[in-house]
Amino acid sequence: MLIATWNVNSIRVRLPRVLDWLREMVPDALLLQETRTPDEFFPQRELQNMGYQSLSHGEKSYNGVAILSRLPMEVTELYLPGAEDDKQARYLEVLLDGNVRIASLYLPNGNPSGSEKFAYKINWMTRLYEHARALLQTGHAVILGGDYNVCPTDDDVYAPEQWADNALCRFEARKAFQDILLLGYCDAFRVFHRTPGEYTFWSYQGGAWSHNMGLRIDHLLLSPKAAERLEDSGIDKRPRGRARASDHAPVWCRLREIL
DNA sequence: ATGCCTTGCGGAGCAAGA
Repeated sequence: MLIATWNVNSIRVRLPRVLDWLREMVPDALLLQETRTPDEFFPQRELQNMGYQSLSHGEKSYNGVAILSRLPMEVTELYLPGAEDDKQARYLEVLLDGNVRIASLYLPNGNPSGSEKFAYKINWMTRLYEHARALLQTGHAVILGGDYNVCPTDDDVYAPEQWADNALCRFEARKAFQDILLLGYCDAFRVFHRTPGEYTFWSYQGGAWSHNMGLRIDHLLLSPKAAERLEDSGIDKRPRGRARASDHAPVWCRLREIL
């Protein structure tokens, strides 16, 4: 079972790139972030023609998440639990093929550090921690994938000293990320790749891509039941080098089928 | 030292991203 996550930075602009990638990799499920499109304009039909059912939780202009799947899925959560008043489209969770809980999440950026936005980010991470803990009790394998807007360590940043005070690298954000790992979740990419300098995002500005000045902020976190089935993982950098690319690259993991 | 791109909105520049 191949599962991937990709911040596409507008699904309407990126649709040809997404269709290309579905053709190449044929993932069983693809988690999308920053679709930046209301549900009624989500390109459901084009994806259906490729054999993918899609569920979108979008909003106008900003945010927006979606899940594409070749396997049957049913919605389990449309919002991250823990705040009735938070209506930003940043979370969507499904039960995939009757046995895997999968969430597509777009964690708040939080810049500038110390601002109201930063407080919202940390609060969101606290809610994610609580929900991640609750999901462990469901008995399902759980995959929490998406744009976490967190560089877990300095190995995940091209210039750690420059980024030390950025909301993506601040202690409070890293601590909240580590707390989720301490529940028993694993960072699927780091199981197979230990070297620094592996990134999932490169700014459009200043030749960041050509100089590999990037950040590793897109992650697939696996519960123990999912992690015991983990066979391989990776970052597919090819789409970042193509015309009209997203500034993020897809991250994927492969799980053994249940025996 | 964020604003050297990109996108959305809306019909010119500004907000937001990370």
